[in-house]
Amino acid sequence: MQQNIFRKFLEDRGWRLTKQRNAILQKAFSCKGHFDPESLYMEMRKKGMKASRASVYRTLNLLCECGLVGKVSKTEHGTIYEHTLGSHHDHMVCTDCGEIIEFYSESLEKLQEEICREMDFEGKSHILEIRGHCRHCRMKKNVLGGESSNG
Amino acid sequence: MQQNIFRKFLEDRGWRLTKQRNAILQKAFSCKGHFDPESLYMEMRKKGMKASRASVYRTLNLLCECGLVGKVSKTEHGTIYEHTLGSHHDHMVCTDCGEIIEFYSESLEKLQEEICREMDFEGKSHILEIRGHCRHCRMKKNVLGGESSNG
DNA sequence: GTTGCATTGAAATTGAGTCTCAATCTATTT
DNA sequence: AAATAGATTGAGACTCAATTTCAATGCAAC
Ligand SMILES: [Mn+2]
Ligand SMILES: [Mn+2]
Ligand SMILES: [Zn+2]
Ligand SMILES: [Zn+2]
Repeated sequence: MQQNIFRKFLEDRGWRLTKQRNAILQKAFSCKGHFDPESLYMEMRKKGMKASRASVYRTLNLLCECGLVGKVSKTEHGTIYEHTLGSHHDHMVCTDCGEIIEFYSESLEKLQEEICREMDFEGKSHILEIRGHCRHCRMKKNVLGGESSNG
Repeated sequence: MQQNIFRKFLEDRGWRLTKQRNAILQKAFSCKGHFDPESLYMEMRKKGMKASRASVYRTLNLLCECGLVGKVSKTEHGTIYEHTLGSHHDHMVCTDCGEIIEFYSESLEKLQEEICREMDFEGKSHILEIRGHCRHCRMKKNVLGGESSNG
């Protein structure tokens, strides 16, 4: 349970799992996929869970440090997070519509481990973001562009 | 030659390769490895190459669009760039000392292409950042920590 | 209940990056 | 050569995510 992990992490530093920290933790883990600090904050206000913007940022940083939450990517509009209990995965980002597609490849993970061994680097985690165009946007472009039947 | 590529890119849009744009291009390509806009700007001032901060940012964006320059990663202190003539590669980042180690794996590239095919995603580029500890920092830690022979 | 930290939130601050806009440059047309 | 039109520039204003400040509060230990 993420609550105990977080509590342990805090207690190891002589800190406490406060009402606000717990609320932020719960909210973060209630998000289905990805989230950003600002909307987390706004949704918490709406539901009456009180925590300041500062506490949201502070707590998300703590959650990152203890590994319960990870940064997906930094966009022009801020950092995207996700909780990391459950399976690791990587991301494809459509540069047309912004859609984020998750994927996981065992071979890719294995290959990276092998590369780290070869390079004598102790890999702890990684962020892989493949940028390009999703099927949806490609089809839309074809319709608008009126593609011809030969290459 | 990067100058001609950039000129062509600009002319296709009815734009010009100005003194400032050229200076920024030259400066970017004179950097051995990675660089950030602010230090590029400061170094240009020191060497008497005049270009405003705004122009540096504007031009770096153009260079990204035409593919001569790429974003390596977004840190807390801004975006890191590198020029991309020469070979593509990925990065290992030591979270202890910040060292950035470059590597390239043909199998890794091929595997990603395959994954994109499977997912019906048109991959255009990717950013892979493996985070962990470099050999140097691991050795330093062992000396300081005085590791014992039993777990 | 007093001491000592940890914690909080409102507000101020920071800082990367963008935008504005008047002045300037440059190619093209008269 | 002068006029025109659009691109370009730079100083500084602006945006906005994120951090920091600091006085007030909470909480555990003594
Ligand atoms: Mn995800
Ligand atoms: Mn590099
Ligand atoms: Zn798309
Ligand atoms: Zn290191």
